[in-house]
Amino acid sequence: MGATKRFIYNQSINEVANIAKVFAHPARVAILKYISEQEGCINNDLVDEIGLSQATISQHLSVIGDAGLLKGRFEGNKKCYCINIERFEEFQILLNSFFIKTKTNCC
Amino acid sequence: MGATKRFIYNQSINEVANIAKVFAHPARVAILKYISEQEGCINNDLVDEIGLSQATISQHLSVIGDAGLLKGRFEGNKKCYCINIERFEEFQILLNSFFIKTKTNCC
DNA sequence: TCGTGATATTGCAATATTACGATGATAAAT
DNA sequence: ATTTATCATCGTAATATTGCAATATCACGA
Repeated sequence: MGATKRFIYNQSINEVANIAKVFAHPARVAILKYISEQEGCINNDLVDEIGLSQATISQHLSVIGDAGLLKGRFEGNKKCYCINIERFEEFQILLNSFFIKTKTNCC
Repeated sequence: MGATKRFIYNQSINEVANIAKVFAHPARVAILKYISEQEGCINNDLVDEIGLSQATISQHLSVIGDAGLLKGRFEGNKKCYCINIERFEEFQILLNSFFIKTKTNCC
């Protein structure tokens, strides 16, 4: 026991849960917000800005990145992040359609 | 270490994360979906329907309920659940405005 | 009252997540 | 060449979440 039994749910349910999981930690919400507010490139100002260690920020960034929400490229030794808007909108639409459908069917 | 440092984030960021957390487990997504599809009252068909133990379903229901998303009342010994649409819409709006704001500010 | 069915709670084991220091890799600057 | 800055990864400790069996509670019917 202890592990989520993903296999008992259908794909669309797991999809909603996986999307939500990205936003289910305040550090990741803060990171996305901060990146979205910057002009062009940002590097690890995030560490100062948010107040977690560099390793921890990097970990959260990779969770967000694994979900496909980031475009990152190196400029010299600095990494520049940008939100992958197409994917981000996909997330928005998927979540929102879950909300709409649930609301519509409801008693 | 190991615990989320909620206190370093502002209220609106924690709010988004807390909302997302409710939907961040497929069982809870499945429960909400199922409840929304039923006419009027449901009882623990959820156990058969989803395939987790009664204890586990009950736990997930209380997570959803603590977030204010359920209206539940007993009819005899059976509990009837209904989604609290007002709260549910609040969630939808809060999440969606995070998406919109992030998208708008983005590079 | 007793038994039964429905739900909630408790206690615990398994697993996942969060956080950080240390280390490694790479690129610029000295 | 050496140092410095930036970022990723590894190892590990602390904490949280998930899931279930066992138990408790409560409502109903016999």
